[in-house]
Amino acid sequence: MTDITPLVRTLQRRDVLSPADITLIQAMPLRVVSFSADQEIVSEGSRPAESCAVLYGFAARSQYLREGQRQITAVHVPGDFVDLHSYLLKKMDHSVVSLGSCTVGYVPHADVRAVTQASQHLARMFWLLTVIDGAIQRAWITCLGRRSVDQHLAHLVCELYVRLAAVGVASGLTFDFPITQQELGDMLGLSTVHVNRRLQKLRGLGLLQWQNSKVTIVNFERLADLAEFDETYLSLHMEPR
Amino acid sequence: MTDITPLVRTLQRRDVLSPADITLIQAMPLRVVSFSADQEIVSEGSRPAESCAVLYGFAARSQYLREGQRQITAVHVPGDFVDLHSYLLKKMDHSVVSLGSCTVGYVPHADVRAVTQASQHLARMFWLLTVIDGAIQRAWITCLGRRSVDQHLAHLVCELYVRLAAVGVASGLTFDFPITQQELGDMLGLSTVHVNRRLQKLRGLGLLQWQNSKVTIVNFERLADLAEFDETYLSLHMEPR
DNA sequence: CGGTCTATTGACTGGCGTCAAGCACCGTGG
DNA sequence: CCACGGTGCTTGACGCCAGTCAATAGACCG
Repeated sequence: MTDITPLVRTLQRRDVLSPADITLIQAMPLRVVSFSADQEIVSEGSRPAESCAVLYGFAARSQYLREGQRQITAVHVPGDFVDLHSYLLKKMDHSVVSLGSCTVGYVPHADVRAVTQASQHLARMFWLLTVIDGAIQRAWITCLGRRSVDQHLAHLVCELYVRLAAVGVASGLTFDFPITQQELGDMLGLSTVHVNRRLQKLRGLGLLQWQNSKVTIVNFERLADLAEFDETYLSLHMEPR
Repeated sequence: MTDITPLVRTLQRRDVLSPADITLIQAMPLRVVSFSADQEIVSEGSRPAESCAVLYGFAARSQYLREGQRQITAVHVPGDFVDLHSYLLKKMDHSVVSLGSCTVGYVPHADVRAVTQASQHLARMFWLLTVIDGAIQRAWITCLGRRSVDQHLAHLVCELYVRLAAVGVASGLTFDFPITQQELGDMLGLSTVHVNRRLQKLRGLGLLQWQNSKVTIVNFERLADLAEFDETYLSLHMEPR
């Protein structure tokens, strides 16, 4: 996947785009770059002149503490305009890194601006994408603060599945998720050892399988019930915006 | 405080506003409502036709789980356009509640739209506000996932102090923060009992005082160092946006 | 003065981190 | 072909941090 199609699809899940708007997006110049696992896509502290969107694979936002500890604050799937933030924030408060091999497209800020000036609707749609990011982050905060580890893990799997299915990157109830248990710990705020034990528990309960970077949900209903997962916050419905 | 001045000040901390832009903001119709402690300002699941901004006091975003557990995912101070999100998200994924007594101004979505259509710059500034919210939420995720409880508490106090000072609602190193230890626990993802013990520890270390809803930072440098607090993510600097 | 809400304290339990060792898989090179 | 090292997964032992339960104290209020 080396063009902007995934982003168009992501937008079209939330509202109808006019042909003119689609053309505007497709006309954005795209610097396509592929990364292998665990590479830096955008650096914390930098002042990027471009924003990037995920075209293939997974990216994550990552923050680091003094003692080398790391927290992953978001995971991004194909079609996510990950780094739209830097267009307005100017200076990065976090890094964007690859999870497994990942292809992204960089768009100059000047072109982001041109598109938003050419189309009020696309301006709102880009804004919407960052606001949905915020909703996902709120869900993560609640997971970290008040859900049990089992619920948190289940919630993460449900969320990823629904987001991937929405952009057509899931087959049945299975999806690829090429990350290590250490990275999973950095998402959940847990040690690697504990991630391992909890994964075994969920597997043991017959809720999911997780082998060779492939996640399979055995019973979505039960998993969602355990997680108290409600997909409303993903705004995956058509609505005039 | 019953007019939109705090919001203007918040914006002006990030970029220069033209006189025309200031007039546009001040012309927005404002339905001012005051709340006592712990009232619902916007309800989870609702579809608001207005967005609200905090004019006086504190508001919080709040999510609830089945067993009655609650997580506060954000705290908002005067000048924050809290619920700009609902303009694009349409359906609330969380509630907005008052922390202590609080005055907010509701602005119809139609007027938000009118302002953003009248001024490209204000459109970007409003967008910026939601993106800064996202940056704060990322910091909270990292606090919850990877900071110790002491660091988390210290980080929260540093963040609140800097945000309040930025809008001129702090006197010296002291600020009002009218919340219970239970609410504090709902921010930090902790039990009330544990919040109490940790507060005592920070007081004992001579880093801060917290009495009768008044927080005083004894030594900001040491507190910030403990918390690994870096205010970059608050975007409190002038920059053309 | 009793009633309610909040802060505080103690005792006990359990979840999660740390340390350490062993195992499985894979690509490399002798 | 097999030895080897690297990386990631798995398991056990042990200790501490934080939750729960319960009781007390203090503050505010009708």
